Amino acid sequence: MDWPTRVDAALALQQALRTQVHLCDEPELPRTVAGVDGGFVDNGATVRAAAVLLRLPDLQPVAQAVAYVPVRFPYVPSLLSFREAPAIIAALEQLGQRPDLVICDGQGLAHPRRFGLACHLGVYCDLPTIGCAKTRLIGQHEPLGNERGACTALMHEGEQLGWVLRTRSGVKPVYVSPGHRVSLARAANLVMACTTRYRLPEPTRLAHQVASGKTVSVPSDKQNSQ
DNA sequence: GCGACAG
DNA sequence: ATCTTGTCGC
Repeated sequence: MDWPTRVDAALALQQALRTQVHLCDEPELPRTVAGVDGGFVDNGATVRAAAVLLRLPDLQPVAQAVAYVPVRFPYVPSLLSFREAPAIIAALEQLGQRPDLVICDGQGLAHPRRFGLACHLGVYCDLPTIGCAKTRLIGQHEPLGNERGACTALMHEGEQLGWVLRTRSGVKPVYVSPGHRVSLARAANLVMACTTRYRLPEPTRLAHQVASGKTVSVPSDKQNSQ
């Protein structure tokens, strides 16, 4: 499959693929989780995507991969997938094994057309995915408690699209929404299960470091790159 | 027409 | 996203 270069084609593709999203949980709990994220190099001309695989429930990193792909789409709010997904997919393919779950740095269902980056990656790769964004794209919500674990529904046009989740006491919350093959209810629980002492869950926190050019130590150093 | 707007 | 160190506070 190739990726659209124009906004109108991208919008049409989201409308077509949104029908493929399935929001039901897998029968088995995930035993591995991959965090993915994209960074930029070459003055923004190239996406450097990272995928870090962790074992559950201990969250130990077991593998990592990096991929470089030329940028082919401008940054347009709600069309982030077309900028980062190609590179993220390449990184996931080089991981050596398919993760049981993928956590993305961006929205899933909490998107104008209900098809954020996490949904796109999930449908494309046919993998369970969750979106965990640092800021809001759409939706409203009630104030939430100040303690770790506090959570409130993210609503939009009368329907719940995700959760606003406080992963650390006294720190800005994250915006969690299911991407594919994960239920709204379990999405927040899985993100909490992947979070330790930082605001972001370990999978995306580590993927962000790798995508930003930093180093992450993986015990059995089986990393790949391209 | 005026804001809002994942990374 | 990205340019960037130390510092204040729980």
